[in-house]
Amino acid sequence: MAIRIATWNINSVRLRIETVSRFVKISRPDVLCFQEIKCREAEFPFSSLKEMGYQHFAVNAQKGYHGVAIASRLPLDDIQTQDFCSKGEARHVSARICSGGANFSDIEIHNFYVPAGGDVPSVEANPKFKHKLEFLEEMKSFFASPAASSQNRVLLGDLNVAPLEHDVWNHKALLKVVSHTPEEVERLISLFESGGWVDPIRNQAPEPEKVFTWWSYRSPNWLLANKGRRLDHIWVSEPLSGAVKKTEIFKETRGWDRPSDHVPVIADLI
DNA sequence: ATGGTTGGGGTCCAA
Repeated sequence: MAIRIATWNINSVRLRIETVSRFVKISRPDVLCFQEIKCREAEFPFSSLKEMGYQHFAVNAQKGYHGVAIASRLPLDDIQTQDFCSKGEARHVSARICSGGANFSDIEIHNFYVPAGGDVPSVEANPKFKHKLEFLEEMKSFFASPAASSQNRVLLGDLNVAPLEHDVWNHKALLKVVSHTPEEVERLISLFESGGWVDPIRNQAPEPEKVFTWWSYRSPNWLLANKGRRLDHIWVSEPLSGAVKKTEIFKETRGWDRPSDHVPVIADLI
């Protein structure tokens, strides 16, 4: 049985629930992971998502800001949240997907919304940047246990870092722009390598191909100017690397009415 | 170097 997993920073799930429905009709992911739901759990659109075929949920919500959720056609269990950096912010939720797949048993999925980090790339001048770096370091520790890389795991979400040269529209111009600074990139790559993760998006579209998942609202003419960044990621653990058959950046949602500034990233596992 | 846009909650903060 194949399983399609998608991640999407939706930038208010209530405002864009019809946009979600439109995407689901086209792409029909089995597991749909959101970041920036921006609502309390009581306000989360469970019933709309149930109508779209999602009966199972793992939600870590807070009022107004951040917030992550997993909506799934397959049963979820062992739902957990971790308060990275102990700030009481809803930036992580994990669950085990009972997949019934042929090439893998259950999958542990970790959905992250990494802090954006503010505007100034200095830990002294900008506490948000410090928070972001510490958050990435805690993520590394979290996945550092010896058995971690032997599990069927997926780490996905808005990681708010574009690690590679061609993950941004202009590498040199963005070296001092938060999301692509050497300090962030170093920490994200350290997390990636120490956890034994695999990046199927980049395996399918190696450098120097440009791959973006986000286009700023502030940049007019997003499609022609194409000043994007790859901030959203789907990583899998080594045992799952052979199970990823295809990935996709679902770019077209960025051109829809009142879009999120992020687009869905999809991985198909068999 | 600057300003550009969006969303939530409430007349400003985060992205």
